[in-house]
Amino acid sequence: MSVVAHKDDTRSRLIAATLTVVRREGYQGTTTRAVATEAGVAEGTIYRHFSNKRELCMAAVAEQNAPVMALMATLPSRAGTKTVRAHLVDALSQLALLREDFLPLEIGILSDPKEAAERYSSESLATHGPPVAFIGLQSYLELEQRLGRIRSDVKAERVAVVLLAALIGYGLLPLDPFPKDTRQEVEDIVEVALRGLER
Amino acid sequence: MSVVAHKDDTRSRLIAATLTVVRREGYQGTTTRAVATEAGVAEGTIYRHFSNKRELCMAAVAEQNAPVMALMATLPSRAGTKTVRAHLVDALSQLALLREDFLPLEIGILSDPKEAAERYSSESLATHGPPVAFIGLQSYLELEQRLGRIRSDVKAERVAVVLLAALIGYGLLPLDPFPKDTRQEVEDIVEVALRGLER
Amino acid sequence: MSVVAHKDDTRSRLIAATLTVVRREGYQGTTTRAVATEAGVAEGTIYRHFSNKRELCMAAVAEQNAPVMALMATLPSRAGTKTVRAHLVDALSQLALLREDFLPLEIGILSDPKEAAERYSSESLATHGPPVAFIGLQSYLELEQRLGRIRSDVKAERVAVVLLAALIGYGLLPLDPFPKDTRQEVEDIVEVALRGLER
Amino acid sequence: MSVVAHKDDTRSRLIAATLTVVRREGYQGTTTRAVATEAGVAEGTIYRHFSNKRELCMAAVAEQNAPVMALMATLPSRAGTKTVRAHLVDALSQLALLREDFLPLEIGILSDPKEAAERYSSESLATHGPPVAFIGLQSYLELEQRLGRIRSDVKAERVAVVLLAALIGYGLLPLDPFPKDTRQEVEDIVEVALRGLER
DNA sequence: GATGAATGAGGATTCATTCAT
DNA sequence: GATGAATGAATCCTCATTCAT
Repeated sequence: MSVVAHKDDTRSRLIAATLTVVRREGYQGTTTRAVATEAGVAEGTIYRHFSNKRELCMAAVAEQNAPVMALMATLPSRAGTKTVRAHLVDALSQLALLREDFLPLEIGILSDPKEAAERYSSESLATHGPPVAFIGLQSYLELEQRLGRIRSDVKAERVAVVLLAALIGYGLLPLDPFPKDTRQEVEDIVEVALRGLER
Repeated sequence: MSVVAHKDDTRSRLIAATLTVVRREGYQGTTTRAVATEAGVAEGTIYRHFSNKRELCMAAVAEQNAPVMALMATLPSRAGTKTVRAHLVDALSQLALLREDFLPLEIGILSDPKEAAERYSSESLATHGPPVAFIGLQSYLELEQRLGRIRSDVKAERVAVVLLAALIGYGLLPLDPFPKDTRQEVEDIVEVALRGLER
Repeated sequence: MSVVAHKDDTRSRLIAATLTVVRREGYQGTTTRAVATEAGVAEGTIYRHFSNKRELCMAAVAEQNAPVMALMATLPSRAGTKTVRAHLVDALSQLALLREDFLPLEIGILSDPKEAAERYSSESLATHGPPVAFIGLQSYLELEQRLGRIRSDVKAERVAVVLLAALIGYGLLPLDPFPKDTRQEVEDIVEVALRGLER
Repeated sequence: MSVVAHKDDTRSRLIAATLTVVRREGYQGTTTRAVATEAGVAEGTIYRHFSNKRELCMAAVAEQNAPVMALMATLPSRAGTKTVRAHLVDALSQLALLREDFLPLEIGILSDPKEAAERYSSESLATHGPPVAFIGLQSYLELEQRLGRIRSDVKAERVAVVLLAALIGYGLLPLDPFPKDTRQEVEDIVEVALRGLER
């Protein structure tokens, strides 16, 4: 029976608490006090593990992103199997789930233009969501192009950006007349991207 | 010639100042003090023209949106002329310009879940950006479908959402490796949406 | 048909508006804006008639007090008629009615110790409520003492103060278990003051 | 010996500072800044101990009231001893001392009609000044009535209210010609209440 | 006299961060 | 490592008062 919790226990609890509070209150509505209360620790304890609120939130995002990003990284390896449509729907669906946690935080950070400028610096390319997803998607599409399963006269890079942009943009369009159904949303994006509008 | 500005003058200066400050500092970073200073008026003056900071910012967005929204409303009337591609590139380019002012505010507001829930209530559907743009785009696409200039086996509504989502999502992807070039960005979106990936 | 209202019309309306707003919002809750709105004039107009908010309120109190004070001034002339009890009940009832308008304002002014110190300066003794009421009451009691209708071995001055204090103090005791009934309240005060507790 | 005070110490200092400032400036004139300065702490510190200015002031009053209220609660147990006059003079004298701290706050709170309505809700009956004093006084008078030391043909409840009202009302009658002498004031009230005016 | 836009000092309250224990 | 009281700058907003028209 250990009296003292594992070293990372407090840190984990803080990250979990951060995600809970951000989901509930939004990034701006998230106070260090609320996070500490939710985690069941003192406010000062946060600063034992993170240098400031920003770092705490960044860590929370990274934590949340990790598993899906790992999945995105393996996407290229599945090129040539099943159908392109199936893979895209699958990948975007995963990312859409992530978006719910990711977007409020990302938005909170990006709403400060100075932060936005520093965001996605090259060093963090490997850990943060969109860049990793972007690279996985781009590589996958390039491979499918080489396999001749999709058109080659468009740059995979461009397509990957458009797909991700559409997915993220959806999260900012909480319009009444629009479907809240994530499945529908992803299928719409893939349908448009695959088939195009031209006859 | 008076030293003190006319009422409408002060209001206009406040709106202009708001846009300047929001662009520079983001919504959360925008303080009433900064807006007042930028406008060259006393802080209290803001509250003679707007009931609070939120209303001030809403008004600033609406002001900025108005001309482009008016343009979007006439888009359907241009169905059948020129090319679909030209019209889409044109419309999205206009909206992309708007996005610079619109997004920081939208983001600031949406980062509060309570605000987000109230956003785009039916009464404001007619005045706020995305909904108006959406309706214009949807109507335009439907008309082009009837004219047989684009495929009819996809719902125009879905396509319109995807286009707007992609445009807005781009604004949230200020990734270093990605093009900041708005023209390129819009062309990418239109290219993907028109041609599709399938061979 | 006069296009321009009487000179005092605005002033009267301001005083009436002040009483209305003070009754509704309390003294601290009374803003010059609310008074101006209630009176149907511009805010700046207040300062054409009163040098500041304090003077406006003072004038409102005086206005309200006037008729009852006039009545109190004639109280001594009624000594010897009817019963002492009847006169006291009558006088205190009138003052109790006044209290509802008088107390919120008086309280608002007295809640600033510096104001309280200046209040009831000798020069205003003739116009303000309590002093006038006090003198009327004291004179009345002295006359009744001379007429032998009440005990003479207590100073009329002291009794007058006690009666007024009890009346005013009641207004500050909005306790649930206590009677809100003004008639009951006045009768209680008079009963205690007339009969005393001793057997 | 630490530079930083203990928790209870800070709280006590805040309450003491509040009483000082309220006495000097009145309730409305009391600013959180002034209290913090007087207490020698930062303004934000107030909010670690009290949820808002109102609660701070309520706590200050309660603190101040406590000892006298405890005394009032034991008044009934002294029925039958000494003289009724002595007990009443004693009790009212104590309450008069309290009034200096109690009245400015009570006044400040009551001058907002909404606050006034909520004041003395049943839950606070046991802790706030007037109600506790009232019950003590009423019980005492009832016991003395049963002991036959004062008249029984008046309701003790009514007499208690009149006594308290007179005491509180006195505090609102800072008239120049009236005695500031608390002893005199209390004796006047008791004299009138005990002996009555009737011959 | 009347207007009402403008003023600007000041208010209560919040909250990320520090640091002595 | 953990605590949590203390900090104090900063925020949005109020409102009595002024003054050019």
